[in-house]
Amino acid sequence: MTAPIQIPNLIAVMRKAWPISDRSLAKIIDLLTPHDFAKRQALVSEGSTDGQAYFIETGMTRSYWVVYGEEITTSFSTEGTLVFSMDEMYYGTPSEEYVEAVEPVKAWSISIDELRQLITSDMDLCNWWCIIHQNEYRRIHRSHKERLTLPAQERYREFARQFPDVCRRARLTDIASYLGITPATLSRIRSIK
Amino acid sequence: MTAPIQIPNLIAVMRKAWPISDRSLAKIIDLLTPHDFAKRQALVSEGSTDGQAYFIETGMTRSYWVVYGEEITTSFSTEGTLVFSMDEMYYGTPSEEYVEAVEPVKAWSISIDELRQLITSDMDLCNWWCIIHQNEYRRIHRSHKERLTLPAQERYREFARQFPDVCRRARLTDIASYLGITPATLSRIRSIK
DNA sequence: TAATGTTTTTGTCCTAAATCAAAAAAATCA
DNA sequence: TGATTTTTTTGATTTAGGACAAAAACATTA
Repeated sequence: MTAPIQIPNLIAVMRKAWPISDRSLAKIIDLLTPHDFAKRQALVSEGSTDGQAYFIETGMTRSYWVVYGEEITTSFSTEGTLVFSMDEMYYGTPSEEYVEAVEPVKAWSISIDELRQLITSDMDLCNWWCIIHQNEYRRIHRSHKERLTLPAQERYREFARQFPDVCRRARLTDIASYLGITPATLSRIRSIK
Repeated sequence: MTAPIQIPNLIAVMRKAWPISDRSLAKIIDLLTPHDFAKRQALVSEGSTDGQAYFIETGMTRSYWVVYGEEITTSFSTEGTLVFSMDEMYYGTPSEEYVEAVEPVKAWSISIDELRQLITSDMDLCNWWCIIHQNEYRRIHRSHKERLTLPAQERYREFARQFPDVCRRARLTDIASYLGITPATLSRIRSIK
């Protein structure tokens, strides 16, 4: 079962981060395999070491840890994002962070080994990779700041303001765990006004 | 006033992250200027747009935000670390995060513009840069997790375990703000056992 | 469309950590 | 070295958000 590949979409998103040459881009495109995931299906699950990274074409995923049986959402990824396990990518260890589809997802996979190989040898792709990191770093840095300075209610407001789309599409429970509050509290926050 | 440059130290630290060739390394070394900072002196202060990055040779710095008049420490940097403003480096905007010496510091500066230029054009340095980011990203990701899952006391213990050296050298107040708790609470935590 | 499972809402009570305040200890400096 | 400032400790009180529990709303599937 293959999704119709709309490579142009992907290219636009990648080039927004860094002006990658056609030649460099082709190196990645050539290695992509299309995938479909049903809602709730895992892209990266416990013990999975198949080492794939995924470009999301449609749908949304969430990445999460499981700590003492509790799921903690660390990020939501929508159209145009690259999702992969940091553990696998950087340290070659099995992923402690899992990823599942929150909606039906169409994505392209690429092997992490191949991706790493490309990034370390191609100037354009290396730079592109740096940018992706910068953005992720910034997101997490900011969310860190908000957690330290804002009470639950304003953290939610800020989240809703920054990611209105995700806020609409994600489950209350997942948003709550992302913000570090209980579903009950988030529900009360939402009900006020 | 110039510190005696002990480049070998710096080289070792940089090469630990990525096997940089002599040629690539020289490009950076050539651009370094030695600096001394007194305790409490600012490396990056409000409104500073001189756009310098600093390699710490000796001493320790802390990076922090000021939110509603409160200082929030975001990281401590010791020997071998590169300190710079994300805002200046990535977005060319004045830094919202400030850096001060917590101990007397010897450091080398390099202009952020020049550094950026090197990183985007030299394969080795680009890769090295990626690694630095990966490590920072990981630190922040982990600290994020701990804040969500651990109570104040265990967060402190984890911090003390991961950064025993920093824990000894930094002020209680700064550690408290890094962990997102009040100095009073941290003092109580420390006094237990 | 009934039946079952999942998510969200609402209620009550409770606790970890904040706030405020002031004393004690440590560091800095003249 | 004593005087002054800064940091840490300790105490009393308050509070935001957690824990637990059960009902209501919503989805999913047969």
